[in-house]
Amino acid sequence: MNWTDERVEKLKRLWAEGLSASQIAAQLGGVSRNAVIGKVHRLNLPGRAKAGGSATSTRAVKRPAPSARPANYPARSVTRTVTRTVGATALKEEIDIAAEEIEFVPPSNVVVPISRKLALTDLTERTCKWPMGDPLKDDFHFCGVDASEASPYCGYHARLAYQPVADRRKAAVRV
DNA sequence: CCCTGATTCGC
DNA sequence: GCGAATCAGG
Repeated sequence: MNWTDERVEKLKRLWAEGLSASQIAAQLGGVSRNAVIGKVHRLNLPGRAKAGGSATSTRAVKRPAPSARPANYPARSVTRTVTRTVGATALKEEIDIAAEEIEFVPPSNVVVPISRKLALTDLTERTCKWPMGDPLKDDFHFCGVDASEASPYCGYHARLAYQPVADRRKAAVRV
């Protein structure tokens, strides 16, 4: 696999976001974590402050903005540090995701029309960041439906999030 | 033993 | 330029 401009840009973005080299390699595909690190060096990108990082990749979920945060935003999900075992090998990661999508049975998604099931690392500026499921469980994911540039959520979740409590009383807000 | 990034060096 | 091998560390 060669380093196209797109792949290089993605590498830069993910590295800037603080993803580990192995995670970036998994997302790019076709490259090892060594290749990623090597490329980072050649690009003269700023390395990590200290080598070795933390064994378990613990990353806090980024909230939109304090002012834009909806009153009923599932605080439990976003406040807690999500400690997934995704630090694993690229292969492991793929298997994990595959099994997840095959076996996943919507427990309470009856109200939610559609949702891609994205892992934290798959979120971009344009994907709905509505958390679904228990952050401590393996099936935790994000809605991931394409969101407008203005909102951190897709149309459906934006309504749930920003609607006054009285108005959304009817909707079963079970995430 | 799992992981992390850093460096080297043959290709 | 590339990245596997290796190193150094948590």
